[in-house]
Amino acid sequence: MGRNDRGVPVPTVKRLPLYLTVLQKLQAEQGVWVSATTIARRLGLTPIQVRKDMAYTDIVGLPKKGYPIEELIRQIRIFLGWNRCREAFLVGVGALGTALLGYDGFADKGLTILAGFDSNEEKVGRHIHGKEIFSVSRFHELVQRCSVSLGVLTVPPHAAQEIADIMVDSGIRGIWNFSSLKLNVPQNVIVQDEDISAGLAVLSIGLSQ
Amino acid sequence: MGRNDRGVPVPTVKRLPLYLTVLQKLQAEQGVWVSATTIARRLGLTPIQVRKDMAYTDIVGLPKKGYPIEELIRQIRIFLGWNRCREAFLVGVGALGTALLGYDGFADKGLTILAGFDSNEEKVGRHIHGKEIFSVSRFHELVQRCSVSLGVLTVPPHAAQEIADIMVDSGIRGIWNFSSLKLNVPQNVIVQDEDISAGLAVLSIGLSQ
DNA sequence: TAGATTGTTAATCGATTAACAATC
DNA sequence: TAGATTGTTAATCGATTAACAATC
Repeated sequence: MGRNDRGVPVPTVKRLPLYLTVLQKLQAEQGVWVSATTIARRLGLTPIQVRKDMAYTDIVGLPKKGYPIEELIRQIRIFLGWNRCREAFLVGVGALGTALLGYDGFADKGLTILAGFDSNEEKVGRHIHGKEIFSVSRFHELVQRCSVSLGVLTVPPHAAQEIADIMVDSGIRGIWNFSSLKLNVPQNVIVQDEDISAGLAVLSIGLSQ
Repeated sequence: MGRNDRGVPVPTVKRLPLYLTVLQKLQAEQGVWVSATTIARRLGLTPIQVRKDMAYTDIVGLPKKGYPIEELIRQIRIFLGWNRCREAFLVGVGALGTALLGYDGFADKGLTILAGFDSNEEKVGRHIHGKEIFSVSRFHELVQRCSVSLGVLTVPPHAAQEIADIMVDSGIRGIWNFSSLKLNVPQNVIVQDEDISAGLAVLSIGLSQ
C-alpha cells in the first residue's frame, strides 16, 4: 500500500475519518481527555496503532491523561484539509450522482458540490437538492469561471474515460471516480477510485465460508 | 491487512472485481487468450501480481499463450460466489438507499435487493425502482419468510446500531454497512464497512500536497 | 512516590516484487 | 529449437505489533 508525499501511510489516512467520528461522539459523552485505549476499543483497533496514527498528525498527548479531545479533532481536520472549503463539480446525475448531490455529510468535510452536469438534455436546467444541472458541454467554461479543482465522476463505465478527458482538459486536478472503470489520466491529476464491488467481493467471500 | 479463512489476502479479493471488468472488455475486443502483462497494463499493476492473484482462483494458464479469458471470468465469478444468487434486504431508504435500490450492476454480481425498509411511515407501501418499501417493524418477519441472509444498512449513523441489532436478531448473517458508524455485532455476523470519507481523506491529502 | 499512559525503537508479519526454473 | 509466458520460491518492503523507556 502506497505512501503519499507527507510520508503518512495510506491506511493511516483512511482511519483518520473514523477517529474524527469517534472523537466527536466522545466529546459529547464525556470530558476533555481521551486515552488511546478508549479510542481503540470503540474502533476495534489496538491502542498502539492509535498512538502511532496520532503521532502522524503532530499532536502530543500527556502521559497519564491521554489526548485533549478538542485539540485532537482540530488537528486531524487541519491535517486532512477539512477545515478549508473545497469546491467540486459532479458529472453524471443518475441514481448515485443524485444521492451524492443530496448528501449533507460533505459540509463537515470541507467539500461543497456546487453543481451537477449531465449529457441528457432533459435533465439540464433542473435543480436537484437545490443544485443546478448543466450540460456537459458547459463543463470547461464553468470550471474556469468558478476555479473548481475537483471533479466527482458518477457516469456509467462506458462514458467514464470520455468525461475524465473533459475534466482533465478543463483543468481539474483531482477526480473522485465512482465509475468502476480504471481511468487514463496524466500523472499530475490525482484519481481516487471508489468501487463498492470490492467491498461486495470481501463480503461474498466471507459469507461463503 | 487481514486474511480470510480461504487464505486469500483481502487486497487480492478486492482486485478480483477489477479483473472481471477488464476481462469482459478484453473478451469483447479481442480473442480467446490473454496474458498477465495485458491485464496488468490495463489496471496499472505488475504482471507478477496478476499471476499471483490468478493462482488463488485455481485457474492455470498456459506458457506462451496466457490465460483463457472465458474460463478465467467463469472461475473468478465462481470463486467470488457471484455465479449464485444472493438475496438481501435494504434498510434506510434515503438518498443512498434509493440509489442502491436502483443500481443495476448488482445483478451481474449475484446480488438481488428484494425490498426496502424504512421507519418513516410515509415511505412505507411505496415502490422505489420497482421494489416495495416495508415498515422496519416487519423486518424480522420478512427475513424469516424469505430466508434472506444479507442486510444492506443505509440509515443515518444515529440509527445504525439499533437497526444492526434488529438485523442480527432477525438472523441476518452479513451486514453491508454504509452508515459510517462502527457496529457492535456478534462474532458470527460479518460486517463490511463502506465509507466514502476514507476515500475523500486520501483525495484531500493528495490534493493538498 | 507509584501508577498510568505516551512515544519511540525494535521485532514481526504479510503483501508485493524479484529471480528463475518449468514448459508449451 | 527458440522464445515467450507461466508458476513458484526467495527477497524486499512497509505496516502492524511488541517492548520499553520517558514522564506527568
